[in-house]
Amino acid sequence: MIELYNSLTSQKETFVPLKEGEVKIYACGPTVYNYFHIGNARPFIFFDVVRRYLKYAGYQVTFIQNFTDVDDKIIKKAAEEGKEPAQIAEQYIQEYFIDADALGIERADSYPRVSENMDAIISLIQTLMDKGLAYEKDGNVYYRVREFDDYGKLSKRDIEELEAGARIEISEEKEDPLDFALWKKKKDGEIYWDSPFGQGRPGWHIECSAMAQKYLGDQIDIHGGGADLIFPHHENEIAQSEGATGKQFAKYWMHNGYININNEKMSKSLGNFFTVRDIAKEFDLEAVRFFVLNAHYRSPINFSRELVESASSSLQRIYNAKNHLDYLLSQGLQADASEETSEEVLKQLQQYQAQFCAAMDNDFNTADAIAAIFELVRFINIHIHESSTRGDVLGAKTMLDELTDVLGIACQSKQELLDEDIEKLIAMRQEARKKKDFVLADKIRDELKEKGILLEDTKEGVKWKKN
RNA sequence: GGCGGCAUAGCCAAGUGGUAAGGCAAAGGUCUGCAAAACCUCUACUCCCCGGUUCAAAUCCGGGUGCCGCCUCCA
Repeated sequence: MIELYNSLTSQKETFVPLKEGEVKIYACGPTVYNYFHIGNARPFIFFDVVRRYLKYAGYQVTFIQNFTDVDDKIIKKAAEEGKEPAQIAEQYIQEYFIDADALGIERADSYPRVSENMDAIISLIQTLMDKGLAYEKDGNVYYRVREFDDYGKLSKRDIEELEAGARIEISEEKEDPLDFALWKKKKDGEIYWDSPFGQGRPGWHIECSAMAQKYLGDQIDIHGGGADLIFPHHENEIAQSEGATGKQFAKYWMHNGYININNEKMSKSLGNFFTVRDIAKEFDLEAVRFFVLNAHYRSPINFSRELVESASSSLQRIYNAKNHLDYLLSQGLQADASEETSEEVLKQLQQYQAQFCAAMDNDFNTADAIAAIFELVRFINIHIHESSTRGDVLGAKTMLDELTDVLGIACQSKQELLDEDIEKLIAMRQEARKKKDFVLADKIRDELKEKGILLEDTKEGVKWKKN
């Protein structure tokens, strides 16, 4: 039984999908005008894990993430670089995949783009106008916020206080300062689309309502994104979608916390951000993934290079255990060993699996789930060795792979075939060691270390790993 | 001003009523030619402070202090 914290109700709830056995997830994706930063990466990583775990739990999951490819910032960037907005968008969509792949994020079932779904967007705006929830003024279309009774239910905001606080854009056209744009009239020289309300382009919020509906239907199970989207973006999505259909839009809303720099939110406007692309120059991005998952998704976390290094060391511990198991399997264990995992080992392995699942069931507590993996690692280090049966080693390997796969960590195969030269060097060093020529032996070891090959002399033989 | 969050060892971080997970780092030990890895031991009589409820609180309640976020484009 999975429990998750629903931002809509501000409490943990038992997860019950709209349709048994199936889960529909919509996650807000990036506006593609630049490389994405570590803060942006958090929801991508986290919702990837949500999806993986729900699959692991047996659900059939449909996961949709949009690309916002029509936007002020893209238009601005295009103008700066003398390119078409579509070129900019296409470029950064490709860059997105480079970073996302390196972070171990599985591909979504679909990546709808604003530019390719204009019909659905226009049609939804039309529906809202027909229902009296939207109005057109001089080529612009606005949402009539006061006509939607539930406005503010997600962000817990009172409509009157919103107006009082008011750093809201003043516009002569709007009937009410709270109203927000669904369609923006074309400006000179900017890209535009034809519509019944004139030439222009959609406002920011309408795309998610339209695309979620088109790709997943009127109602979805989980809608996710960063906490800074709660207001106004997600609040407005609810107004649009529920205003149009009269049905509850998303059953569960999940929002991740921020990534901070020195306890301050990392954001493009503050300029205190690290792009994932830059971090990739210094670290394997898998360490960033581990770093993100090492804390509960709703807690704010501070980012620093030191913390990624620490994550990298933690990850190495898991790899060491995996490499050890691979080594045992490559060495040919006891001749009479069966392929079956013994009952006592299986029982232990399943206990760690249960611990892992209990953690994940509890609002996707990845930090606790990682602890379960480390406890499994300790068990393996103690109880699985050269005198274990092949069945036990295989069983341990399968379980460790299974759990790490759910989180998408320690999944890279680092054991690649050695060059013949390197094999020769290792053999030479063994010879030297036999002759107790440790000077030569250590020299060879140092040489290999410089090439990124770390040697370990164990009772079981010489093992190596890539640094 | 309104709404919300956070404060646990040197660092990161779980735990939300039953007597402090896990990881990183450091120290000692076992093993090793030496390393590495691994294992063992050691690192919070205590969870920001002060009250209260309770047989029992890091966990609940009240009050402080500090930090942060949203209310505006933002993951």
